[in-house]
Amino acid sequence: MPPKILVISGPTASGKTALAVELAKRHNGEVVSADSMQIYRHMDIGTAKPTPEEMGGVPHHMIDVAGPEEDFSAARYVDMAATCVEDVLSRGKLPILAGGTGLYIDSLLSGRTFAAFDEASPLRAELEERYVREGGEALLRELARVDPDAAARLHPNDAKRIVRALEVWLTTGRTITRHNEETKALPPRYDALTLTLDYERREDMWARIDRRVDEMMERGLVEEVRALLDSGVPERCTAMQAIGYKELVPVISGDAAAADAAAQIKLRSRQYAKRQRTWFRHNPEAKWLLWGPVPNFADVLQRSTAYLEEFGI
RNA sequence: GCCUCUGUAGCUCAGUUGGUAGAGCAGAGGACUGAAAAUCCUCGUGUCGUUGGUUCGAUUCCGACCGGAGGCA
Repeated sequence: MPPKILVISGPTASGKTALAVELAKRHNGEVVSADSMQIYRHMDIGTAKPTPEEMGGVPHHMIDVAGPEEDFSAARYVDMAATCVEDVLSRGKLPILAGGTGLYIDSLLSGRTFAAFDEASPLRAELEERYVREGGEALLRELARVDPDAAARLHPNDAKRIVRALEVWLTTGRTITRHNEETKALPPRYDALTLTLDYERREDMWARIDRRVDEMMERGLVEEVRALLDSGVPERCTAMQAIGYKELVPVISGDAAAADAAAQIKLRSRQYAKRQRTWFRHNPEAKWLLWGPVPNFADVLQRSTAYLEEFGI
C-alpha cells in the first residue's frame, strides 16, 4: 500500500491555507503547496501566499522555489514536490498537499510522467508558427496520420494541445495518446484522502473573492507588479499570466484605471474558481466540505477530523 | 414649454421593407497529461417600455402616455 497523505483542494479563496495549517498542527503535518503561482518568488500579495503568521510555525514546501522570469511546468512540479513529500514522510510526519492547481495535484498523486520536452529545440516555435500560417485543420490532418485518436479528440482551435501532440510525436517517435495510456496505467504514488473546500452558495464565494481582491489592492498589489516589471520580468512569461498581475500591467503603463483593473481581477477570479470547481468535481473520492452563508471553521475542522480518523491518519 | 433621438436577453446593442427576434459580454455546463491563475469546446424565449388604433396578423406602421439622453427657448 502506498503511503497515506492528506490533500486539501478547492477553488480560490475557499480557506485551504487555514485548514491545512490547523490540521498540520493537530496531526504532526507539513504543508506541501500545490499552487502554480505561489511557486514564484516576489509574487506574494497577488497569489495570496501564506504569511509567516498564517503558517503558524508549520513548515511549508513548494513556495518560492522559482524566479518569476522562469518557465515552470507540471513536470517540474511533480519532480520537486515528490521529493518534498518523500522528505516529510521520511521524518515520520504527515504531508498535507494543499492548493488549487488540479493538474499539479493529480499528476503528483497518480505518479504520472510527462512526455519528453526539449527546451533547446526550436520545434515548438516552428509548430506554433505553422499553426498560425496553415491553421488548425491542416495540423490536425497531419496529426491524424500518426495519431488519429488525438486528432479526433482535439478541436481545431485548441492550438496548445495540437502543437503539443505533434511535438511529442516528432521528438519521441511515440504518440501522445500512447504515452497517456501508459502513464494512466501506472499505480498511484500515494494513498490520498482528498478534502475539497467549497461554498454552498456561489454568491458567498463571489463576495469572498471581491473582498480579497480589494484587500490585495490595499496591500499594494500594484507596487508588487511594478517591482516585478522593474526587475526585468518580461510581460509575457508564465508568472505574468497570473490573475492579478496581467490585469495590472496596463495600469502601470497608464493605459487603464486601477478601479477598472480591480473589477477585471474579480471577474477573472470568479471564472477561474468555476474552472477549478469543474476540475475537482471529477474526483469521485473527494470529501466535500461546504461553507454555509456564515462560515463555521470549527464545524469544518470537526468534519475534517472525522474524515481523517475514518481514513486512518 | 417645444423639438430631436431613444426605450429589444442580467449588461451593451443589432434586427424584423408587418408573420412574436440575434450578436458580443456576463452567466451555466464541460474538457484538460512538460504554459494549467493557462488553453479550448457547448449552451441565447426575452410581457421587443405601457396603452389605444390600423391590419387576417404589430415588437415592427400611427397616436397617446411613462422613463432616459440631447437641443432650442
